[in-house]
Amino acid sequence: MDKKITIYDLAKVLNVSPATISRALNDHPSISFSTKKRIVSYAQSSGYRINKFAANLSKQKSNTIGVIVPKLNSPFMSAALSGIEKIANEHNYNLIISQSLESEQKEKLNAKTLYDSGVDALMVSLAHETANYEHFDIFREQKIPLLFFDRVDYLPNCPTILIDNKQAGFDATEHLILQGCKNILHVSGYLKRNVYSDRFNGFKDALHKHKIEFNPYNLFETDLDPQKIDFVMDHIKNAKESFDGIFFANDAMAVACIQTLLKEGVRIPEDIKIIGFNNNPVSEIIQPNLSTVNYPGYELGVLAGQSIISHLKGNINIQSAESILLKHKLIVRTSSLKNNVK
Amino acid sequence: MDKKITIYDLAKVLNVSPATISRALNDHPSISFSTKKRIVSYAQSSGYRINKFAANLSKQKSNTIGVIVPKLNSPFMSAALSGIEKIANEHNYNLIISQSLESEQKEKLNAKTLYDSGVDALMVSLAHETANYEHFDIFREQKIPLLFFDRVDYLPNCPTILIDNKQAGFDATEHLILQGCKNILHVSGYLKRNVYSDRFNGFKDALHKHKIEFNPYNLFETDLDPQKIDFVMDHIKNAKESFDGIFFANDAMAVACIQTLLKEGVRIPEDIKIIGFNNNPVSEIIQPNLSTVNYPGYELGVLAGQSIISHLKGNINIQSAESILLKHKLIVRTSSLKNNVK
DNA sequence: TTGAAAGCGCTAACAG
DNA sequence: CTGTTAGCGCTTTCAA
Repeated sequence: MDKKITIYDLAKVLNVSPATISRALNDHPSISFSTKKRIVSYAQSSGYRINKFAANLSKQKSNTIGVIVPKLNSPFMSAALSGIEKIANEHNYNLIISQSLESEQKEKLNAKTLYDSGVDALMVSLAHETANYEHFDIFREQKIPLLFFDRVDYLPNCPTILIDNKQAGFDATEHLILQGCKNILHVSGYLKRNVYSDRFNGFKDALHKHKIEFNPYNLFETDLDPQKIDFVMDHIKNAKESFDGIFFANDAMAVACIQTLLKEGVRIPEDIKIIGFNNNPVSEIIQPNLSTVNYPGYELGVLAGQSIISHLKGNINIQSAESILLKHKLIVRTSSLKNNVK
Repeated sequence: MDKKITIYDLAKVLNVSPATISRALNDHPSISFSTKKRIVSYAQSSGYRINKFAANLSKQKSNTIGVIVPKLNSPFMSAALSGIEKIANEHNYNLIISQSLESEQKEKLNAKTLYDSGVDALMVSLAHETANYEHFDIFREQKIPLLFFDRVDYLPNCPTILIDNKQAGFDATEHLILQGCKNILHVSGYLKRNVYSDRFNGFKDALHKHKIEFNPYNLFETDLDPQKIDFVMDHIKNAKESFDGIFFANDAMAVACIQTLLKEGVRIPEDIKIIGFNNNPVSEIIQPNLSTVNYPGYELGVLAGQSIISHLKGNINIQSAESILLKHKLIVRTSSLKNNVK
């Protein structure tokens, strides 16, 4: 049991051709039930294991899906990956996961590697930096399904899966307005990325609808790293008119801000009302509980996985790029409430 | 540029043999600098991409590392995976990640799939359930490096990477004792798993050292799912002598408990002192801040990655299984303090 | 330094 | 229903 067993070994012992072995093991219809059974059971007992290198080479497919994410250790992303993995696993696909670490160059490199590795499909959530998409051309030329999730862009024939960030941004902002805020700051991520520009546009729309003027200082673009909360604080302190509401593009930043503000004696929500984004677990823990927008990461992963696998199995017409919008949900907690009921 | 280019195509154009192409592309020493350069540059410009299926088949290796984790969406695990991915990526290894979802059966299936996929090494963090290890035999027979991290067991010649859970459990417990606790409850995970039994043993040792009697009701075994906090609460309420300290095997559970206790008017740390485990981000957010033990997930991932890659590159003698113990650190915050300074 | 040729193990078209 | 026969594209031994 030391050297590896091949279908030729099985063929010799069972007195059939390697082709028959292969067919039996792959449950090919044109093999008689009895030989199939004989072969499968002997293969099992002998400890035979398929060599996927050979099978892949011959079939030119790998049953593998590649994934590129900016960073796999965030609550949102790990939930999404968990959903993707679950679906892939159920359909016997392997998942190769790689991180771009928000670098365009790394994203390109990872894309190349995954291409070379012969992934049957690629799922991408874009890095902050990424500005051009040539590294995906090769996939599209070879008709390898390509899907974007969360941080997306709209390339021809590439499905996208995400929430309606603009509407969500609108909802969050309007909520603050309805709670009485007149001078709202939006702390955004890099506006190059759809998710952040959409949220920002929703923000502006809400202001506009309620006839609140938008000034440049109502927007603060960041990399959303909570370590750098001081920049945000500076912006808040240096405001000509002090803000009475802040809409953060993610919860981590909002939480960091709440903690700093509280330390400085600012009352939340009395002095400043705050809403975040993502429904990160910490939003339910912090005092006051953080209002936020729920972004269903796990469900998104599941849907993304199902979508790509449908493509691979040919159930969906690959030409017709579909975009799936998941439902977001405004979650109102204490941090943004007008009449704070303790 | 539609059909894929092979080394034969390159060979024809450049008037050399496929073997030479292969060698040049792999930077083989016995190829003259000039032809190497000529070949590499033409390969680049022609858009040639290696077919790894063929290369893998020929070399019988894949430059791929398999990983099985119980669940990829926990702060600890996603941090560890992030570290593993970083190292793997830097060394041009792909990472196939799969989840056992705490099921032994799924773990077995995943192990089989990863074996069939020809991973060059396997890294595992065991499922709660897993009781036997036959599914790893095939890796050991084939001399495929196998490494356990965090949730480990000690198989011959299998390196393990984790913290000293027993010592950590001891430290956490002794801390509570030094803060004046006399009747401490330990809320544990499944004691079958090393990490939990070790923490429990540390717990008992600390009690013993300080001459505190251990009774069965001082231990409560759970699956650490914070949704099921009610079972813990019942145990707390039904105690003959009420507990004055609780040591949780993870922070998520501790946080859920704190929230419930506070709602019921129990004061923390005055009435009950609490310490958790993992240094989950929420531990710094909850009021009172949760004392805990830092378990460096990212660093663990990095080390695990480096270790396995050293093995693969032959820098380490595979026979000599090494075990790496990372440093843990007791983090004392408000939830366990005797003289609570607000 | 390069080339010829034999695999690596499986699949699939074609034939029977 | 089963066998024969070519590949799949790259690596590597052996020879030149």
